[in-house]
Amino acid sequence: MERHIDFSNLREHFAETDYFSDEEFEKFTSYLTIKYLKKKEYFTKQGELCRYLGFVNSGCLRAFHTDSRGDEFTMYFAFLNWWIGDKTSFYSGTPARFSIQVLEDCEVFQADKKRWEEALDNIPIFEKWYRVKTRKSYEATQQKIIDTQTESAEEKYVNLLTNSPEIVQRIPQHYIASYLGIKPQSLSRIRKNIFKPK
Amino acid sequence: MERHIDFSNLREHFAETDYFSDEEFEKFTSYLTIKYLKKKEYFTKQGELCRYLGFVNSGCLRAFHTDSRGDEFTMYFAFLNWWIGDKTSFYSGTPARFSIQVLEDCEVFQADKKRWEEALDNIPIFEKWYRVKTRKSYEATQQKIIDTQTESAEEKYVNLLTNSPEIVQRIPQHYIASYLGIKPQSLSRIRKNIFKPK
DNA sequence: CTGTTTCGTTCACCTATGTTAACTAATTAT
DNA sequence: ATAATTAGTTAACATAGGTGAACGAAACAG
Repeated sequence: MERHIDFSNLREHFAETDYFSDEEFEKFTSYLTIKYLKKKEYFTKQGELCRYLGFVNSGCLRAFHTDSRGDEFTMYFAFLNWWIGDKTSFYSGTPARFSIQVLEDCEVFQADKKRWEEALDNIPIFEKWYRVKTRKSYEATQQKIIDTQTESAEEKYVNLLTNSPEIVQRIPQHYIASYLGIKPQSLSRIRKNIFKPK
Repeated sequence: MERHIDFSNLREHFAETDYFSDEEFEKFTSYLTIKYLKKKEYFTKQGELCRYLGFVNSGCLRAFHTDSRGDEFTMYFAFLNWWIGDKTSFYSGTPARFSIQVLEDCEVFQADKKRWEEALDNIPIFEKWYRVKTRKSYEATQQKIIDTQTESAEEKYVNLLTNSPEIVQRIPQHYIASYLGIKPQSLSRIRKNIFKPK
């Protein structure tokens, strides 16, 4: 049924760091299913089990935590070539600590835990890739803690403008505010400062 | 020379999650050296290469980032059974993003990159342990980002009192303030609120 | 195409934390 | 033991970001 899926983005994504033979790559894709998600749908819902890890082949999503006051904090935006899911929930079977919601209609390649682990067991190059990926995610998250603590909201926004123009261009401002850890009104105020300084 | 090191803490630490045979455990310890560090000395210095990963067998340390204004932010305190080091620097050879300084005289079991990777290659159970460890570190760091963003300084301190009494008891307050992301004066104010509320 | 919802902006006011500085208590070095 | 340093507290004032409300502009749904 789902023959002829175009896995070229994923192919290139792996090629950036590792050499997968055609056989290894095809073996890996055989563990994946494709999922189409419309704007506002959820890939993962906070509080529920996260059954899948996924690769974003098109569209975009945001991962956000809703706290006890009902305020949302956006942890990341996921575009082409991003991996999504709450690994803690996926591996430990605990409730997901955040939701992942579609901002632009998506194609996602996904695998459930059984298949993901089969792939890890049966494709050593994938296992190796994943090990390094996990380490880099850890490092990036640690860096994010440093940035979160040492930068003002205005600095964070200015850095976003230069380092992540794709976010600024594609993502509505109130989500960007939530990504920066501030309210939309505060982001408006900051933008006013930046763009009309005198 | 360094015969008869007592590795029992490390032995129990591994036993919490994995079964290491005596042979496997002894093989692992053969990759380690012991390092004694006095108060105020550094295990890792921000900006320099982090050459070792280490296991804290006694004493305690703090890992902290110093930002461009000279302000310090404490990322974690490490007590008995904690692993320390900046993995990003250790693996990538980049300058360490934070320092790790001794708060109470320490014994640390450590390995440099060559030995660490030999141990990973030669002791599958250690490799397995480490893989899970890395994942859990990632998960904990992600949770810390959520907490950082969604809790006020007072909430963070109250949580510390109940969840990490060891930190509150052993660590000087100005370091705790830096761990919470606030100034010592602000922590004093918060403590006054909490302890003499009326 | 039109009514309705969502988004972004602005404003006045509020609150948590930062800043500077002074003072005391505790710790460390001589 | 004493001097010097470091740690913790308090207070007055400053500032970044939050809150609630109002309004026009976009986006969306029927």
